[in-house]
Amino acid sequence: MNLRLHDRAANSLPEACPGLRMTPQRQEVYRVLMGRRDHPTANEVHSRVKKRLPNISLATVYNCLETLVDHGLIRQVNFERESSRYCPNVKEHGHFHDAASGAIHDIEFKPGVNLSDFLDLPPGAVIEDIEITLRGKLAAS
Amino acid sequence: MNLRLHDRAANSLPEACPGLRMTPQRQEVYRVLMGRRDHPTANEVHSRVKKRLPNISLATVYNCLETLVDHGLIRQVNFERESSRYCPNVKEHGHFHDAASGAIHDIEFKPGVNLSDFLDLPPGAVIEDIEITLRGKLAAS
DNA sequence: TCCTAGATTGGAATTATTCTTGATATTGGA
DNA sequence: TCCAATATCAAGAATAATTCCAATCTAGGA
Repeated sequence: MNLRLHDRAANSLPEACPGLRMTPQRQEVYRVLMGRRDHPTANEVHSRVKKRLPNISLATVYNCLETLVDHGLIRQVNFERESSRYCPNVKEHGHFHDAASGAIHDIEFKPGVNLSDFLDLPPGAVIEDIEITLRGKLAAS
Repeated sequence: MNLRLHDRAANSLPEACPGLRMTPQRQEVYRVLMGRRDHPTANEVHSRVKKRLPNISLATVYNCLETLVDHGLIRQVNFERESSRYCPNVKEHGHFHDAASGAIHDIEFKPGVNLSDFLDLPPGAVIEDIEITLRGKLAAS
């Protein structure tokens, strides 16, 4: 159960973020993501948020998610051509997509490893963003 | 210029593939991908293929690409939510997306490295597919 | 040659996402 | 406090990539 991947508590508000007005909608979208870290789609976020904000529109959920992503409070995650998913774990990490259950697990980098240790990067490449996605199965051990 | 990433020649036909009828359309789609390894979208493939097969439809290009992917002759590559791109390099590899030029470079794994050397995989995970995408800039050295 | 399975086509349908527009809310300053 | 400027929200329309569908077409085997 990786419900606590870093130290913000599940019901905490995001720390003040310059230039970001923390509206009830954004707050609730964020709260919902922190409360259940299962990489929901915008649609799923919309359903969950509606429990507290019944009038919120899907467009607003998209807006909130985009704003939170732009401010670095959450991450947008894409698998193949599926709907985007959203993840409140902003630490650099990858994802493991369990083909059997459909579940998505965050994958941490081992401490101290460097990208160039295992990849032949083009000379002079300055990496700004990494996306690592693994697909497979969890052996029933 | 990474025009030759593995040993199939740019104008070669794919080796016989069980259960795959090599129609002119599939052949030409494949040839076009081998001829210019720049990760084109389905649309771009369509434009290029039309030079030799002017009546080919975009739907057929999608069909051919899907079939070739299913038979392991090419790979489908996704960046964010952009259109899928296609790549005839079927060796396990990652991609570097140069933000400045938009160009996509294949990234090879260093020999002998193992996924679990740098990632904290869930116990019992059997990996079937890896997708590594880096975004960044090439420093003008 | 004829038959059949699979392939191709063009257009319609789908679907996630973005855009547009008008209404509403919030902020900072007078 | 009140106002104006600005940001946000909502609803539905619009977009764009991709898939689906139904009607031919084609190649290869009997």
